[in-house]
Amino acid sequence: MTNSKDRLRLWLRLLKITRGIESRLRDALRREFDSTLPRFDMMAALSRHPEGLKMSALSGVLRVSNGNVTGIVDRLSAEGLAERMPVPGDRRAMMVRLTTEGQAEFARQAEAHEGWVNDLLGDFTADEARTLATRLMQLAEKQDKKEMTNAL
Amino acid sequence: MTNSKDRLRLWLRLLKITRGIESRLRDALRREFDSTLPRFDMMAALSRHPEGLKMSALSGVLRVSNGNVTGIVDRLSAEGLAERMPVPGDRRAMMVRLTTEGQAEFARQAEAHEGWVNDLLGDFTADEARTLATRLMQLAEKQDKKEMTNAL
DNA sequence: TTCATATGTTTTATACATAAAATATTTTTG
DNA sequence: CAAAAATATTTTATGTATAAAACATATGAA
Repeated sequence: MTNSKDRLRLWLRLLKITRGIESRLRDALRREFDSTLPRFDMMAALSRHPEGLKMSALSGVLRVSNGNVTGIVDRLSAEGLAERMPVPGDRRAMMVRLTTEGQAEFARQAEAHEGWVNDLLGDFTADEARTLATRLMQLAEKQDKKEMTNAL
Repeated sequence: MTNSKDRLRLWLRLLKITRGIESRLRDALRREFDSTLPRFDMMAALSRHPEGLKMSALSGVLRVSNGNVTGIVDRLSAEGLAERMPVPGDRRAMMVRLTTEGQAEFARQAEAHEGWVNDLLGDFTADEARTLATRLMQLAEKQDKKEMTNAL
């Protein structure tokens, strides 16, 4: 009972902190690059897979719905930052990858993004950041394990 | 440089954890109460102000745009959970408050919500939760202070 | 008073976000 | 092989989200 209140308070703080940081990052992306966080996330995922990703794989990596991926890819493509390529041997599927221009644009944005995050989390020492990141990873793993159990 | 990578990693983990928890809470709200997180958040804010809040105050408390508040209040009202009341002496403004039914419904949802959060963060001891919550509050305060400075 | 300005809310346009239905293609199976 | 099932994507309907414009009302100063 008391315990659950402590965890609830922790959750509300986590939410407040991450929403605050997200909102500043969103504003910065918009201001500096006329872009958005979902687009940045997608370009980050694509930049980690230069050969491209299928729409469904992209949906899995980003953990967003298929329909959502369709729209974001549409908009990135309209701006020449990404492109759909047919998949040889499967006419249902589409491979998405960054264009050369998209790669260059993402490199610029990623550098700025790292700087913004460094500023926003500057209150943490590098050591503290590592410790906390490790602790959060443990939590994430426990959650994923629980997920699997529930799925049975 | 190295430091910024550590803070970036911490940020990505924070984001992953909170998005994961948010998504489970959203699923549970939908499944158990056919509702959403924004609606729950708004009802929580209103339940803390039984006398009601003006639309603009609600927008400030929830940190979402005016237009967004309009839509969520519309939907809660359509279901009889909230209602708009005129503000005596200012015909521009509207006071929003939970109906009696809304209060009862929120009480049910809040209890379930606390249990879900307790489960999802069960990996933290109550002690650890308190310590981390305190640390995060410090960070939030530093951020708010920086915000004010930038606003000058 | 009256007009400029400020305040409070809604509307509009656009971008995510989901779930579920629709479409197209492949694979499996009887 | 043909029908059924599975897979990959898009479309549709709905609900957030923002910024900016529109609207209504209040308040201030000349």
